[in-house]
Amino acid sequence: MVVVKRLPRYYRYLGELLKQGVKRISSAALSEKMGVTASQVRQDLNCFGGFGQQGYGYNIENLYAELGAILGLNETHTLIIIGAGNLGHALINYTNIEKRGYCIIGIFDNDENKIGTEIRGMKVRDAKDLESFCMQNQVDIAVLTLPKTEVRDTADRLIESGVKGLWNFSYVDIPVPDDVAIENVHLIDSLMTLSYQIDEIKKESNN
Amino acid sequence: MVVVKRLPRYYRYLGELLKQGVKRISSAALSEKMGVTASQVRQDLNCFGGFGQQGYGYNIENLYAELGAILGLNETHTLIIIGAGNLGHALINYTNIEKRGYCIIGIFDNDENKIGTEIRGMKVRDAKDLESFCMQNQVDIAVLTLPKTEVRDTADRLIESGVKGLWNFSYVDIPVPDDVAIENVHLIDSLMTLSYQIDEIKKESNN
DNA sequence: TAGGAATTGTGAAAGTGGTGACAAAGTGAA
DNA sequence: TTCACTTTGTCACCACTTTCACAATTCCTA
Repeated sequence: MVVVKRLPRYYRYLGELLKQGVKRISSAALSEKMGVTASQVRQDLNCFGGFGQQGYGYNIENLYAELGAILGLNETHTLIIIGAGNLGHALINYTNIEKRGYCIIGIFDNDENKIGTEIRGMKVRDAKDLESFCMQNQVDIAVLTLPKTEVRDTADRLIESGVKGLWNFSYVDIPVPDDVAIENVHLIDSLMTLSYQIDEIKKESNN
Repeated sequence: MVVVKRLPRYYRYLGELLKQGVKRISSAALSEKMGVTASQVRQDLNCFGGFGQQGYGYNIENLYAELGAILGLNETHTLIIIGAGNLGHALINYTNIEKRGYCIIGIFDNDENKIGTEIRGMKVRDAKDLESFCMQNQVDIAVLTLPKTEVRDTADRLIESGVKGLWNFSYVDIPVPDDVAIENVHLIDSLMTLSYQIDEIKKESNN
């Protein structure tokens, strides 16, 4: 469903309003802030329940909590990061992840030189121990920031060990069974889309 | 257009086939590899021209080149990175960017301790010099990996200086004029979508 | 308390995207 | 050269998304 992709953005804007002490907002006002139509705001929110009140609008605190619940931010999700390279490092230090209630509980690599070193107080573990770690700890999400040659294999091992979601930063597509969720972050794809857009704009202005 | 978002993926698969020495492929074979319908492959490719040949399929080398051209990979695009934090570091070391013909020509930060240090042989410049740098060099894309408090301001300065595209990794929406392209990489949004999916799957299996 | 103003939820219309089916065209083995 | 086979490009249909329009409801001032 397309709506789901938009929820985090609503959530973010509502969080900001809340911080500013705003108590209520109408679909029209919110839509203007976010650059979408009021109609879309109402319909999107209505997919998950009638959070608004006619003649009044939406109570921000309430709506924020509701969206948080829908996005599963009430329960803590545990993460492990596979691949302690640059990107892995960056994610570990990206504090927003923890602010939203996610909890990084392990970092793995198969490089002898990295195993045992500490990143932000966490020891890098040997990738060989993935399975045993997953048995002993409830792992919800595995973050894949490792070279593409190793991704398929590692993903299989993780799924086998009961991980329920893959956040894939490597540049391959990973086939997963129906009961495992996956989100791909293909940075290069995003960059190519950007350069396509730039060229389009350039062409238009030449006409 | 939705198709554009799919082009990089076609491009990637064709690149792999090319490497394997495959000369031609039918829409049916490609669609099976990629997990989409053959109909979609044909329609997508046909948006940009009739690259196929009836009874034969698509010549991979040719199609690869065509898609590359559409995505603007023939011309080199220059990038500068604003924000030499963890994420900036990770991107600078992410070699795929250069492999696709993008060229990182500058790194900026406003932290005294970072200015002057080297990352992969490149000196970190003072963010104060953004404007003068953009005047002296053709900068196509600015990569924003800096704290959100500074993003709006910096984006304005960059646009003013003639940068044509923003690749935004910070967690704010940036308003841009029509002649400037923008791609947002909101990592947390992606993570939230993932945890939503996980919860959905869990709910289903409980029924 | 009454009534005009505000604002939602919703059903229908318009717009976009995806799929199936097939004529038209080209391939390649005999 | 012929002809059965392959495969594209395309059009019509179906599904999904977005927008529009308005009745129904609630707010809030006087």
